[in-house]
Amino acid sequence: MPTEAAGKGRAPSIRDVARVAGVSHQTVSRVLNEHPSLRDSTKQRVLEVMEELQYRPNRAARALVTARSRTIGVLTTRSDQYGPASSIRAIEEAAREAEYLVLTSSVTSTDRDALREALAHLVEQSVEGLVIIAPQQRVVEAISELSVDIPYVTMQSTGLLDDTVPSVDQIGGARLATRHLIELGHRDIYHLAGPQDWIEAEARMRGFLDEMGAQEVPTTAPILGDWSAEFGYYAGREMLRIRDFTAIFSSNDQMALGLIHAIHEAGLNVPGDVSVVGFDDIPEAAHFWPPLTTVRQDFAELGRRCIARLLEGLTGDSERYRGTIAPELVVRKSTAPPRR
Amino acid sequence: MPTEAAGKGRAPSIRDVARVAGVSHQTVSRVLNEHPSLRDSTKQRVLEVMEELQYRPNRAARALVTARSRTIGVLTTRSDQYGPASSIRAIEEAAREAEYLVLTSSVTSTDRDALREALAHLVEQSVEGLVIIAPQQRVVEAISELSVDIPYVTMQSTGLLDDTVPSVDQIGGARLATRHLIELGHRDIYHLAGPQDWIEAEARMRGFLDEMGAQEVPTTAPILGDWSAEFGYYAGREMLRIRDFTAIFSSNDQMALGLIHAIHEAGLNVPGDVSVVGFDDIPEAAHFWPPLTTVRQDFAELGRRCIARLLEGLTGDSERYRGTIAPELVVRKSTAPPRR
DNA sequence: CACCCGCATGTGAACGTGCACATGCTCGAG
DNA sequence: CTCGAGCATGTGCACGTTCACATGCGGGTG
Repeated sequence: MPTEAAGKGRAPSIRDVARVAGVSHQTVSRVLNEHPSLRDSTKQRVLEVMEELQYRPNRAARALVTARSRTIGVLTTRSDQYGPASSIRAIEEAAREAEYLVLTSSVTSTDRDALREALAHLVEQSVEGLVIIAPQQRVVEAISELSVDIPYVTMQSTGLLDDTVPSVDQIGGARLATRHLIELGHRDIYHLAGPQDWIEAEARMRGFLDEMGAQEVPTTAPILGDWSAEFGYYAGREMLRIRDFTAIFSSNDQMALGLIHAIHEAGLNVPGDVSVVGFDDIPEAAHFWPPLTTVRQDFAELGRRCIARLLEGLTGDSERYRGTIAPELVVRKSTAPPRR
Repeated sequence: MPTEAAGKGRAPSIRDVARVAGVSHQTVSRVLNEHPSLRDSTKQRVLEVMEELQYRPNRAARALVTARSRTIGVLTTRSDQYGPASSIRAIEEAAREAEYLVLTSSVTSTDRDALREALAHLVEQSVEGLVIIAPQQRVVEAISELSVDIPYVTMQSTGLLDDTVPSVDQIGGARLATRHLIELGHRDIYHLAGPQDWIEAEARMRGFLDEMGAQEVPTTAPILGDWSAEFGYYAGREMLRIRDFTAIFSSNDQMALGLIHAIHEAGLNVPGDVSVVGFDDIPEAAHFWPPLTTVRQDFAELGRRCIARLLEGLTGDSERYRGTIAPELVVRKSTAPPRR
């Protein structure tokens, strides 16, 4: 005499469902995978039994037999900052919609070993694809070093190399910011750039230099920062010892905040004495003092597109998200014509 | 005649390793699980073959047979903000160390349905434990509603309910901030609180009220905010229409930033006319203008302890992280004695 | 020398799912 | 009436790992 529902601690499987519904386990599997040739009544019955038994498909078993993990890895540094964090959130959402899982691996330092280790960790979880939010150059090196052959998408692209890769037009955004300063009448403009192995930082610097060149404004070498407000502050203090400029374009909002701090501390006024433009438009930027003129980029959209792009490559669909995402100049109170 | 290494596209399995090493698959498994009774020479040989074949254990197969996913879920709102984001990072790190995976599910809105859905998503991935960074009350409701029986740890606890749960002493921190203002001579102090269903927010409000009561300073009802700088700004504008206060204690740094913005905009001075204290000590706080006096809490440590606590429950070990994490008052320039 | 114990290793069966193939049934064309 | 096509479903195995149990072997004890 067979006991009804065995339930020996394990969760119900498709076989349990099949037994109760009076069908074969394969039929249950077909219901799960939405196989076309299934009688409606059968399908309904199976679904009811699933509900009744509180059946949940076993991801591990499925991954085992299909040899696909349906998991995407995100390799990130600075995941505690607004940009990366909001991209990650969007990535998660988009992935969930496509029934993919997201595994993030954050790394504190960006040295080669740390990146390699984080990457190895993701690879060991057999992720099917990779999104990189980190100094691209080094990570790409690490990928080839580990000789893993996983499709990846990087989040810091210029929008130049390959227009099939989703990207914000960083160069264009930087030119927007720079042009804004020039149009206000500034001629002595500094650029506080990000770390040079971030493609993002390089693109913004390039945009700055391009625009300065196009408008025939002479410029000095950009200062290389590390994205932090702390750095912006100390860089600002140094710069103010000479003070041969009337405006600064900072590669992100945090460094701009540090700059403004240094300027205020020196008894100067923003934008009266020095105009400052940032990049990113973090939610706080509107409430800096003065509210920051900056370039807004849509991190969430970027995250969504990255996933779309990655999944497209994974599944072979060719529904492309072409073209770059246009950033937008948000003029607030930290910029004004130079006093003179 | 058996072909040497089959390699039909699939990654090598323990059986492949076993064949090459001339042992049984079980012996390979024992190497993986560090079984005590293994001859050293055997172990070495197996390890060499693993290296040679680039063998990677298959997580899915393991999860299938052990019925354990070794995965922890994090349910979070506002994952793009500094506090949650840095906790998540620490959680990931700690989990990785314990060979656990972290799945985060961020949710934009905090209504019941969204939380329920995000929770269901995590449950479907068969997470073994849960860390909650969200309005606790509602999530707990959702958990019982879904009748899932998963151990969980919440990140916003007061440190009062149960001292086995890791937590920052929010009440103590709030009292520190409040006492600082009182000691400076302020008597008309407002509190801008967080959303009331965040235990964190409630605890800080409680700390504020407790301290005010203990020092016999009369107080008015706190204002309930939503954590955002935007809210702080508009709340500030409203408050300044009456202006019957000389200091404000904000429940987080972002709202404090908005407040300062409103105060500056009204032509007033911080801390000259109004002193402001924040909470969290986000990295930007030191570079606000004026640099913000705030209460620092160690989000990373909190994340680590949460995982320790969760794993302890999962594995039955009893190595406890007792006691609360003490927050620290960081006095900068946004507070001063009242002008009078 | 017979016995048993413990170490090092092997054997076979699960785990829950999907795939390839097989089966029976219905329906319409010739 | 026969036959093949296609639909709805079933059967058995494979995926990579661990678990329970079996096996052989060396050595200490009586």
